Amino acid sequence: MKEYDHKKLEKKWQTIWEKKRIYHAQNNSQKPKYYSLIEFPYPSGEGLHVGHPRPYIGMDIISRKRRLQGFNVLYPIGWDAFGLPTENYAIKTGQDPRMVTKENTDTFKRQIKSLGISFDWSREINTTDPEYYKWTQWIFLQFFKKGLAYKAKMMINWCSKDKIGLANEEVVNGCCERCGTSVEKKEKEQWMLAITKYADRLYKDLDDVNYLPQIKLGQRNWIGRSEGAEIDFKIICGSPTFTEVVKVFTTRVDTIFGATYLVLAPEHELLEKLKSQISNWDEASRYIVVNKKASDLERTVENKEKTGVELKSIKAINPASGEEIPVWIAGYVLATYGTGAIMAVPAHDKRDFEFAKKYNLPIRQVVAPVSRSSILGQMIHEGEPFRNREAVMCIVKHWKKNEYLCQEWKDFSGVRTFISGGIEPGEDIVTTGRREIKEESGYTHAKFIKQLNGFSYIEFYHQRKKVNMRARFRYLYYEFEDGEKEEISKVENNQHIIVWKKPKEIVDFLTISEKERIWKLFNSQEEIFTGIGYMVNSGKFDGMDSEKAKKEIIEFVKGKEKTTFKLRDWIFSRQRYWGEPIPIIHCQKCGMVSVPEKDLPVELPKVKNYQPTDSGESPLANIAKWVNTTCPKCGGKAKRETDTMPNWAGSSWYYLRYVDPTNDKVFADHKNLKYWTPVDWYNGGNEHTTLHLLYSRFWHKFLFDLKLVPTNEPYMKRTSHGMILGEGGVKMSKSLGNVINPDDIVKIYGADTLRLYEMFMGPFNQSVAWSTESIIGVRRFIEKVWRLQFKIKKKDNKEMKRILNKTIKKVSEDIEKMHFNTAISAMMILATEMEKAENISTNDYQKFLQILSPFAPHIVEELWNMLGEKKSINLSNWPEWDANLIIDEKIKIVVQVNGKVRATIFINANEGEEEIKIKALENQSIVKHLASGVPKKFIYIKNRLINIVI
RNA sequence: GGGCGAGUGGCGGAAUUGGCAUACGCGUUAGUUUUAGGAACUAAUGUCGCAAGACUUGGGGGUUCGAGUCCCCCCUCGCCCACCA
Repeated sequence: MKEYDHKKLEKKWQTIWEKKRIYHAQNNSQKPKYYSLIEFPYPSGEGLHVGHPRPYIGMDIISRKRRLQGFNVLYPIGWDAFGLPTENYAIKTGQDPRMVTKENTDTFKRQIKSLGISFDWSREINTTDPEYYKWTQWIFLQFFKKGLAYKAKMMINWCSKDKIGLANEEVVNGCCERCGTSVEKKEKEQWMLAITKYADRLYKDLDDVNYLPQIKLGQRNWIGRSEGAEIDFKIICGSPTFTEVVKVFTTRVDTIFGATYLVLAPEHELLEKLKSQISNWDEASRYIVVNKKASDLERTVENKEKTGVELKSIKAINPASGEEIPVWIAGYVLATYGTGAIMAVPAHDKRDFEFAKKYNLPIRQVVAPVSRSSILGQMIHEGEPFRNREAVMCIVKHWKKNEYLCQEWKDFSGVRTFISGGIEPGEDIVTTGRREIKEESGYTHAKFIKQLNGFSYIEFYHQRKKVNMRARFRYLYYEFEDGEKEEISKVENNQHIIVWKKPKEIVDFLTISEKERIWKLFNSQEEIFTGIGYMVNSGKFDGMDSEKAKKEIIEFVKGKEKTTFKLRDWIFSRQRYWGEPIPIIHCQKCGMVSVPEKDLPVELPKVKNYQPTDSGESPLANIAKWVNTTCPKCGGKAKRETDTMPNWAGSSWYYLRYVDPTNDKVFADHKNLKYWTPVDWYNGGNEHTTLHLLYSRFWHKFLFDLKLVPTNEPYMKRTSHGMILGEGGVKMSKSLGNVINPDDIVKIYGADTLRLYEMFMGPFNQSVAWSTESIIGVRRFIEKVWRLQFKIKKKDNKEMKRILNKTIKKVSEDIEKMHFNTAISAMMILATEMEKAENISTNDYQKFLQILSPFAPHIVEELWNMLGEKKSINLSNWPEWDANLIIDEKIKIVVQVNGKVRATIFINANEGEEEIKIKALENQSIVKHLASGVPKKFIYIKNRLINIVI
């Protein structure tokens, strides 16, 4: 009996696979193509830890399955090797980053190769290779030529420790993402990429790709598209000739009648022009200075109170109501979003509400909430018209006790309200309330105290009148003076009963959906309503649906529809050494000139010292020999750009280079691009699903517009994997000393065991804690599979065929959903069954090996070979399952009595419901449980259960 | 503060989407084997109970013949965003 020796066997097959080029993708194949992609790693100095291979193994399983399914598969890998950690290491040790990178990639490569992942290593790329970054530079120049790469002076986020400008997305809670130092503001010229030009397409084209929903959502939130309107507010002041206008962006034009003041961002450019008209300019300018100094961190501190200054002696005109409203400046309005100015609607916006409360500015409700069908328990009849009704709802206090009058309806059971009723023509609301109170409760001496602030609408179907009603309610407060009472009419008496409730009980008791808001209003805890509803206090728009009224209101105030984005242009320069030099030459005469294509790549020169300069320029600025050059246009003296590109650059297009990695004429041959792109399935980490994905979609769309790539989107499908955490669920890190090196696991248990374990430990898309203790389980499974070879006999085993086919189906489907853990569990069950069985047929065993092969390729190849197969199992096929063989002959049916399982019976596939019923009733255990009652109802769910209700 | 997601044995986790809760694996216990230890194999293993049986998916309510799964409220944890009008 041959022992399972993972060390010998894994090495042997890895060598053979490499020699036979089994995983090489063919550019000119008649087979359908499949392009599977993982995020190429950053080769850090720490080497691989067990978390790295998880996504590689996952996509390896997909890729191997596709090969067996007859696809020509491209599954490549490379190195995203530019970046800060290597540079910092170089600074510290005085080593050349090129050498550091070489050492690190060598280690990573050896480690990854030991896992038997079916990468096509002949297409390996490296972003730091001049032959690669030549094309990164070339693409940059295309952006430059189209005006999408430009230089702009701007306040940047500056990290004083790393001496580097940071993109907004690299600032986490006001601190540098890498080192945690608090971020400062610094003015600097920066290269920018105009990603905002593509914002709308980046947003809308998400409809056409198959990304996980949360990934799409992340992209959408980051782009932050919102549809609204731009509206002009006139500014008036003492001087009659003065005509200035403030543009305001809002998504809620429908609330414009409630705009009771206007706010400008402290940086708003109009302030310069208004300066002379503002009587308290001193105070205002002081506020502006203080606000400018405050870092982003200070401006966003939690619970920070909003501050602002009113600009005295000027006013704005609300274009809807014609009212004069005050103008303020306040830090809570951002200069960089929308127009840098807002119309404040404190009744319907939380921030405005807080501000208005603090500075005592008027609050006016203009949208009333609507609740449907809650009052009389009847669903409204869709599509039928509404009858409008004005109504009151009365909160009435007891004459002695601290209790309030409520009623419970008899004819619509379970409906509980305050006293309410419709206003008769000509009647004033106070009279209506008093009349309703008397009619419904009999009490006569109700004294009107006040009307609550606000309206709400209730829509319901009126059963007696057989019509949809829309009632607009006002809330009135009364107190009884005494308990004097009249007889109530029979009709009323039949409809409801009167109940007194204590304040604490009210909200629980009532069934109307606006109850909480009403009760808060009554207790004068003002509530703001930010939803949509029906308009009130809005002139001719009163009663309209606020969502539907938007268009008309924009017209009415002569505004225009406008879409804005949160997305900002991408700050593209870094003042560092270890990145792609930006291929631009600055000439005194000609300005900024592209490096001619023939001179690409602009290679990084060797330097003695990698330290950034104190002025914030990149270390490249110190190398006069490299910096000083001649202008390609006029031949005069010129200087090279010394900024380099960010990490994101090389990874924005790398998947295109795999298609044709050695081409020195173009970044990739168009024929190859046409065959291979788009990427069919891209899996990567959650941390890259917004930025990297967005940036690379942007580059791809740009290249598509230049007709350089054949598709509009780079990736058809995107999924993400969860992290592998250290034992105990904490992050694996060198400092915690809990890093597991895959080398050790491969040595002790073998690559197949490691692969299986990483896929078995938990759901692929969730983080899981590593547990070395648990690995033994999958190792036992593999050894079981090894032992099975000694049970092979010629004889067929019918029952085995059924289980096998079920497993093939399960594994096939689970792989597509990345449910690798349950696929493995199904194969474990199959292996146990096979071991229990008297014999296994060669054919069944081979099919098992085929479905196991993507998970544990080495052992399976060995067993396949031992069965006498001459060709690799990789060149065989993915087995189909036979649907007929999966059907059970005897079906187990659960018999329940009142929902509790009392017995199980077996039926044949062809038995009907009646026969099953009889069988169930004959069962001894069931007979016993039926003794206490008579069967009232039978519920039969096909092939599953029967429930007898007694 | 907002958005998204999660909460199931001692542990990692299953549950064809409303139909036998706890598959599979680890661990634990017993047995076989072994000089011993380990490994391997076999069996048992949610809780209470001698048992029949009862109870059990963070807590509370609801819908249903039937709820881990659907609805409402609350608690806890994780991730992302954070004054975006």
